[in-house]
Amino acid sequence: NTNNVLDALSQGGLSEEPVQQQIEAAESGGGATWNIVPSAGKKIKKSKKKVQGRRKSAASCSRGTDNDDDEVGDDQSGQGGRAERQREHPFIVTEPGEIARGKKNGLDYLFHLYEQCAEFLSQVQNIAKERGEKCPTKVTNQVFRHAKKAGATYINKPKMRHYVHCYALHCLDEDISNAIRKSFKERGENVGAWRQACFEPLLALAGRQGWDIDGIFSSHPGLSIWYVPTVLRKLCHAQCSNLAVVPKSVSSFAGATTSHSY
Amino acid sequence: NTNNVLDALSQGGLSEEPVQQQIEAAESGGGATWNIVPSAGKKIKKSKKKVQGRRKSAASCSRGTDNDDDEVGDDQSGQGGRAERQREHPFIVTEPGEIARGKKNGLDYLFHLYEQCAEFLSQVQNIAKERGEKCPTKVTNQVFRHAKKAGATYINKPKMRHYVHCYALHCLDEDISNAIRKSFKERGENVGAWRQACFEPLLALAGRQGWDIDGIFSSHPGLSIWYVPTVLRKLCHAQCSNLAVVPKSVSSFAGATTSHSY
DNA sequence: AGAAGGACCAGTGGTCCGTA
DNA sequence: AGAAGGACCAGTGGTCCGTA
Repeated sequence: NTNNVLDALSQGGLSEEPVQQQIEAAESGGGATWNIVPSAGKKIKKSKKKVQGRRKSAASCSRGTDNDDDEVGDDQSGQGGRAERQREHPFIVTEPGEIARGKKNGLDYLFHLYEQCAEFLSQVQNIAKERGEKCPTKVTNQVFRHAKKAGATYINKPKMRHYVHCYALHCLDEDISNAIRKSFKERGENVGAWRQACFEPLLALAGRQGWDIDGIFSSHPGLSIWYVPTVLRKLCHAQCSNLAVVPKSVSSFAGATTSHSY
Repeated sequence: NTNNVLDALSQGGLSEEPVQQQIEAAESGGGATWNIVPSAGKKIKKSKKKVQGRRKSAASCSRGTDNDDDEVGDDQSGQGGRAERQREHPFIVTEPGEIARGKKNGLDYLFHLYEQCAEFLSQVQNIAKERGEKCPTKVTNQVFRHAKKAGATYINKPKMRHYVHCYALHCLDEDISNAIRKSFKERGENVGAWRQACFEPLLALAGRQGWDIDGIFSSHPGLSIWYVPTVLRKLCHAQCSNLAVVPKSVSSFAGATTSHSY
């Protein structure tokens, strides 16, 4: 029950941060412990956004065990008026199994976040089914909100979307993914460079499947819950059309979309 | 090519309204002709809403035949400054095969609109695939927009959503659907009463399938492209839970959600 | 400089309610 | 009164850019 509860809070203190049961549920059950927690807080948030309002009418129709579920948490707003949660430590390129040292997080931890999100989605789906509400099939805003309420404040949409294609490569060809991690670690590359490098083997893989990136995502159970990133979709389409049209945000690839290395 | 192009424009004039090729494509190919067109125009619209802007970047990546597709139409705004399209004639309860007379539309026509939407969705999907964009699986706002641009100005979201469950019953058990139409026509009931009556047999049907209304919709090809109406979902859940919680908008059913007639 | 994520924005699902 | 649908609204997908 309490084994790796502290995954999210191991190095770096902030132990007064309430640890939610929901995080335990979202933990996959492995044994690893990563260093995750950011530098000590010093900022005081002000807005506190009490929006979210408008409880759905007729919410009383479910009975028994499920009547709160979405209401967990509500804490992380200035408990003692002091420690406000800070940014996560930045990622560094680590090899499989390697724990990042210092104020850094490793890539095993990054991929672990995707699995936590899957578990949070599963919780949201269960709640929705109990209540007879529309049931999401993807990691939506609602899931991110649920994760946050459940205390997993280190999970957020921009981060997860940013690295989806890296996780995709990890799912679809772990050997290649691992090889790239090792090579980029050796070369001392930063996370951004590693992230960019994950596109190429994914594209090669997609090419072997008729460039059907949606099909590739939806066929893999761990991947099917993630939206296909726009950039990846565009790269696949550009490759398929053999046109060197590359969106601005991957312009470091520009001119190399046809057959050369990139 | 030109056989039932005028389905949408048969009785009621307004022949100066441009008939779009896209409508032809969206016609299912049957032979029936309904009376659809509203009373002659007299209102002048003012806003004209030229929004929609922001063409997606890198739109040039598709080649050949598809480069406009979303741009069709653009006409129906005060062509000669005169006839502005008016409301559709209201629906009346008709038996299968019966043509509504006077300034009315019949239920075969209503169901035909659902099939036109399916065809418009299919067109939107083809365009999206050609362009390598995200491909909708349901009748979304984008599809309604496409339908409107293609000249099918009589299709709109509130109307289609309003009668989805009636179409569902028509798809899932045409015999029962037809029987209700005949009976309600005989009794001289209005469309609202007929619409309400469509819930009950649908619920009975859902009960036989474990109240899995999402599963029922997604298993039927013509139905899977429609969102399950919120009211129907709530009714199924209430029945499943044997609780008499009925949303306000179907309160004419109130007190009858457990076992009695309704 | 490289990176994390709050917060914004255009377009969505949903449907109310002013209209005819 | 009964009904059609413009138009609004809360919450979405997507990601920029002020922040650290």
